[in-house]
Amino acid sequence: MAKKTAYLTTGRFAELVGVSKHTLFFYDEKGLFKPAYIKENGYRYYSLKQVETFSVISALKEIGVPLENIKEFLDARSPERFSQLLEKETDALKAKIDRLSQLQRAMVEKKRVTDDTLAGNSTSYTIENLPTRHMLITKLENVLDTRAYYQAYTRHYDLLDKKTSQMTFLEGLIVPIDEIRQFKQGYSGFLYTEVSNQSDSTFTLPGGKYLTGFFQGNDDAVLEGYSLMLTYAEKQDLKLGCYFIEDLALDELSFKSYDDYVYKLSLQLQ
Amino acid sequence: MAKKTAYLTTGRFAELVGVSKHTLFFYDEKGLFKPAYIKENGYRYYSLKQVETFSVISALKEIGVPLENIKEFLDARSPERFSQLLEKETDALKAKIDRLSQLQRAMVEKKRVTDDTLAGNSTSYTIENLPTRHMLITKLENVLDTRAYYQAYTRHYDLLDKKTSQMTFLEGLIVPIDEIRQFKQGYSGFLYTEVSNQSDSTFTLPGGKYLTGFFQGNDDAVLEGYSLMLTYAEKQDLKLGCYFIEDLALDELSFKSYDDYVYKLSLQLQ
DNA sequence: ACTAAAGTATAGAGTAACTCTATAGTCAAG
DNA sequence: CTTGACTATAGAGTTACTCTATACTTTAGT
Repeated sequence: MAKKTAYLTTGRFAELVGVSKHTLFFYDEKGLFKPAYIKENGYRYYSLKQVETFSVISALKEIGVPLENIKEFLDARSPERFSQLLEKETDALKAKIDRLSQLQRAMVEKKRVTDDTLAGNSTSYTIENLPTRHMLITKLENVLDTRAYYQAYTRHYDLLDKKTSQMTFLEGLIVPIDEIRQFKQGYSGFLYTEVSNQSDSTFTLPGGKYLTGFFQGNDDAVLEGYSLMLTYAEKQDLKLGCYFIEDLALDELSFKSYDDYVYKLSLQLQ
Repeated sequence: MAKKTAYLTTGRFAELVGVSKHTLFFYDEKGLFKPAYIKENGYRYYSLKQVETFSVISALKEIGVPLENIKEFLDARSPERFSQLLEKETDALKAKIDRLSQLQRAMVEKKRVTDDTLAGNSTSYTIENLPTRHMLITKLENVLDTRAYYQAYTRHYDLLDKKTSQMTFLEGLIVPIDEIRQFKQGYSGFLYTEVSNQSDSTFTLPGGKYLTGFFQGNDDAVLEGYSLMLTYAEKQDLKLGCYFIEDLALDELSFKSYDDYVYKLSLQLQ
């Protein structure tokens, strides 16, 4: 009654489970997964029963468990240990999936910004209706002071690390309009990183109408942009809100030179 | 107006972005990511502006884009190409997340079966209410014939490959009760793999009451199990349905020896 | 101003989980 | 009985690093 004990050669088994012959040689050598039977001439023969075992090994590997760990488990396997392993690894897998989903959202958002910039760059100013956003912010005393900028930046990153492991490529500067009006040697503002969920440590930027414009060039071009937009808004008799938002819309990922960078300024309206 | 151009040493930049110094050396060497400035003594200095660039490179790497490909993109970067890259890679990432989610479901299911078996193994027969299931099935002429088994098995795998890329560790045998009753040299049945969604090529196993029992040992023990359960059911005057379901509940992942394997038999009731 | 600790550099070896190549033995079909 | 398709082993190459050794530089404290 030798049920289910048909033997397969290395090549055939490899094909069936979707790996290369070499992988099976390698697993055999490592003591991770051995053929059911080895002929006198050294030929390996695998049984059909081994397919499911291999599938699980393969799945564990695919979700990132090192072969070494899989081997350790197999060397001391038991139903209880197997259950524990599955529990531990499904938890780890959940964390991994969450992380990848976060990256996915960040990438979709980055693409949206890039596409919007390509579409809107050539036109002049437009008025957009922006949604309410929640952000982690860090005070920056003087945007034009290198050292202050660096310190604020590192503080901001520390904050991000502590508050959230959320991935985001979306970050920029919030500048009170009065800071631009009273500009002398510099101006203060806030570094911001948008986060999806509100908390007591987040700042809420109200949604509503914003005057937006794109400015290409270095930092000086952006500084000029602030003034140009203010002048334009006043000419048009627009009622202003409190903040300017400065976002880097096209950066080193789109251009090699800093002088090609495109910044988006959004001026809050009432 | 040297805004945002604070320089960081290799170690500090590495710490800020969460990688090792060596990784930055390596990326520099590969031409993938270079410091903004190199001093005469060879010391590397990175600018804060490079943090976001690095984050994106890092994210692309994390989702599985080879550094080689990232470099190729960077060497010919443009806003349009960047947008295309993001589109392509978010699609690939979506597929990856789907695949991992599938593995996750399969692992949770495998754990459930393992735990259930540990809990139920010691008890005698129980009557369970099982849900309706959809499955892909392949006819197997004689379960006890090695060659037939092998052929059905490979056909079944081919079918799975074509019909679905769904990952599952759940598979077993469906055997018509009459085949067991009329057992002579062997019996026929169907290999099955459970799938989540119904289609015109799936078989639907009706839910309802099933008499279930666990049998530990080799194939002979299982064969005996079939008879034992039939006898038991008849003694209890249970009205039988059409099928036996044979599942391998604890396998090579739980035990080293084939003789410890635990099989679960489920006898359909009316 | 000097020294010790901490940081920076390069070169090269080691790692995981393979893939790929070369060389040689084996088997199955016509 | 030959030919082509398979099997085996050994060893080099790959990716994206990590780790070690050795030497130079900067910085913080005395």
